[in-house]
Amino acid sequence: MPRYNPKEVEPKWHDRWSSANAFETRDKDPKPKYYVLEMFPYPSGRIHIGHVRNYAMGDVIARYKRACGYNVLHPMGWDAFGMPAENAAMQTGAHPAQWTYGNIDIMRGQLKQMGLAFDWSREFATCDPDYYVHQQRLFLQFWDAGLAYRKESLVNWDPVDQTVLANEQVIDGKGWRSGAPVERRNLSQWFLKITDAAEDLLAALDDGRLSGWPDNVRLMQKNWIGKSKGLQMKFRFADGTKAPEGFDAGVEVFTTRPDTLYGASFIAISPDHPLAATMAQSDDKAAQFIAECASAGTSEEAIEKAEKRGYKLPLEIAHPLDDRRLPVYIANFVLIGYGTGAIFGCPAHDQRDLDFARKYDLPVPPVVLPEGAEASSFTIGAEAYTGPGTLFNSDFLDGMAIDEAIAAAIKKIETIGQGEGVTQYRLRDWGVSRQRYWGCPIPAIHCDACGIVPVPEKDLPVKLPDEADFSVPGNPLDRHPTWKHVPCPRCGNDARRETDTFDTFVDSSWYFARFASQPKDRPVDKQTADHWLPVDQYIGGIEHAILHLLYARYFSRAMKHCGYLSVDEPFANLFTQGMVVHETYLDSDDSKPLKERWLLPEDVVRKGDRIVNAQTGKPVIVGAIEKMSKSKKNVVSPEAIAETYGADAARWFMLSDSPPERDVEWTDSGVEGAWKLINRIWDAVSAAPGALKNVDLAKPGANNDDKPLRQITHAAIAGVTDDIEHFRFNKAIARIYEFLNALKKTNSASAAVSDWARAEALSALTRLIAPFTPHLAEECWETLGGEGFVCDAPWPKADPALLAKDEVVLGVQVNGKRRGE
RNA sequence: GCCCCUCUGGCGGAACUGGUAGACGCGCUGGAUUCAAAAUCCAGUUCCUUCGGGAGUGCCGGUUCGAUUCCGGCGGGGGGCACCA
Repeated sequence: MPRYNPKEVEPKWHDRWSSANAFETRDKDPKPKYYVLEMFPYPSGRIHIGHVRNYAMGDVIARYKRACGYNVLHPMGWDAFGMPAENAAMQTGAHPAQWTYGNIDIMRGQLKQMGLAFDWSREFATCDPDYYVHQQRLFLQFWDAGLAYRKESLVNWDPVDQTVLANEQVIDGKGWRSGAPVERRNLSQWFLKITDAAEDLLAALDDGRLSGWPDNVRLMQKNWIGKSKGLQMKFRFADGTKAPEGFDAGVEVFTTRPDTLYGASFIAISPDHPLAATMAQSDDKAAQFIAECASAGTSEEAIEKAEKRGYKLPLEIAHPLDDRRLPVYIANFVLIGYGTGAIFGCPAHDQRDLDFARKYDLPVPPVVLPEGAEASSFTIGAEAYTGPGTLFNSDFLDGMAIDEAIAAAIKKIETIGQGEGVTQYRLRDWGVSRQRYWGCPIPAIHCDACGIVPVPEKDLPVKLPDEADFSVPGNPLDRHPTWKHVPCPRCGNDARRETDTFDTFVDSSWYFARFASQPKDRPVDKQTADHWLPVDQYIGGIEHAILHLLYARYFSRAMKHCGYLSVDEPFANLFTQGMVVHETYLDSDDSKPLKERWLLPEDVVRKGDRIVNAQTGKPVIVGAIEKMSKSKKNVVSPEAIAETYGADAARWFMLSDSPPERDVEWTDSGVEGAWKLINRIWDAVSAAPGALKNVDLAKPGANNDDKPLRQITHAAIAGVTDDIEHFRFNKAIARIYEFLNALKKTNSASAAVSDWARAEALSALTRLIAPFTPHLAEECWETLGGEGFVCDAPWPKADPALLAKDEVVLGVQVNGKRRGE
């Protein structure tokens, strides 16, 4: 029997699918819609095995839903703006566009080789002017609607990539791409008002709108948005203290523990607080202290080790509820980015405040008494008391529990007109300006006379200049000789273009809508976009739990606000798949620097128990099993796999064994197992050519001896269906193995099985494997004599009558122990 | 520090709402085929065992007729947030 030959079979079906436009989706179709989307790739050069896993999952869903009678939209495109293209330009001189589109061509070919059922007619790259012109339109609309604004503020500056980063893009105080410690700079930047949507973004996490999302992603977003309720109040300067200019009203403070107001012993403001700057103008020591704080690291360790430090200002604040006078400090542990950038210190019940108070010898009056403690003897030692208890030493709050006291304190402060109960969010507005060339230009013009003027609609798109100088760091748009010089659209005088481009996360915040509908003259056709949205199944990596997934949620709301869409939640169901990991190999020759010692999997060979360098024969150190990365060389190329075993084997293995949400370790024996299965299926099918032609499965044709095989067949159908529906691809695959094993046994053991039942089994098997190994399935379908493409064949249906088991084996338990069989 | 997830053979992992622990795959062992190997096929494979059985799902305890599953505590691994007032 000839072995299955994917090298011939796979291209054959690619051609046939392509010439039949098998996967092109029409908007108007009487069937119910189903939109399945995988996070589109950045065209970095080549497809890696993680992409294969991601797209194989989406493809299973797409092909399965199609077989179930849905009109499936399954598009693909390119998240094509970004730093790597510019870095390549700096290193090799190739223009970012050339580099990017070249990569896209390669990767498109690789994806096609995988046999993924994409509707390629909707493909676009976010760097296409045809795409980003609409992004500029959207931005102008947002601006008009007050959702976008420009302001000077303290931002995260990445000194390596020479650009600003959003808060979400700073990980452990380092740039998410460059890994460089982020500096803080005061710059004028564009922002999108994501904070306006904070409450709704938060509410939707719990009110059922995102019931199709994993709990952990919802939780991460909830923590990121970080809602807390508290009291925002003014602390006025005490008699005898002259309020600095502009601060007549005092210092505004936010607290979640207004119950501890009587425990206040000092006021502390952030080094970045405006009052600190004002005081520093006439106080060199204050200025010096602020400068020291600014230069301190923001890394995890730096913060952990940083000692609480303060600088005492010559100011005094009056306690609002009693006659105490509180000192005012600039303190290094107070953040400008949260609340009001100023706090009242309550050392008895906050560890940081306590550390600070001990250092500067400030009073530590306790106001919350733990249950069982004596008011007369309760004191605070080295640890603040943050637990439950009853208020004391607190006038009208005495005797209340904490919650009760919080409410009472807020009410009191509101009554005396010095503050109000407020809700605070950790979430900051989304800074979208990037000082880079390879991004979507922000359509604004700076005019000395008119201020910041939007680019008129008729002048869109603002296209990137083709020529740019990448030989030195910095923003090539800003130093371009002519590009930024334009007349002001309002007064006609000389003006300057905005030279910042959008954060690339803006590009990926609405691409799913553009896939659904791409009219020439506007971002989307509302009716068509509404038809397709929300995405029914979105699949991607957990690393986007906060970044992309939060931005896209906001963008949908903004687009809805401006009348482009009707949905606020773009992704009805989300699945976050695990990574593909692989062993790392380190050459034992330690004379070379570490980063040159990593070896590719293909450069090592197993010799018995040992692993050695294939070239030198020297032993190799087997390192940790990690996410595949170029730097550690623990990568395998999907092309090489497809070359050896075919795309189907790669797809099958990526989905077998490990649950899809978990990491999967790439092993050569795993792919070989997949290859073995493909041949076993092919053997079973090719032994029965024309099996579907000889019988009519639409009419009953089974005899009494067929029942065992039919029960196995229908159990497989029911099981695989249920497993796919629940994203349990590993189990679906296990069931297909069981089915095949049972089928083979039947073939050899019982000649009594009718052709009809055998055809039924083979037909079901072929259709069940079709979402996983589509080329093999088509080849089988053709061999069996099935009609048309198997990708157009309906999903098999399990007959409930055949699912009931005739016999049940009962375990006998005596006193909870199993006895007998 | 706070929050979340996770822990099952040599390995990846099954076990729906508590009811025969280890499906399926990998690996390994034995056999068939072969001049030989690869490939393929068949059988076995949680551990211990005096072959009667016994033990077993990170550890300790609890609830239950019965716990991988539920509860409490401890430990290992992973993740998110983090001087957030």
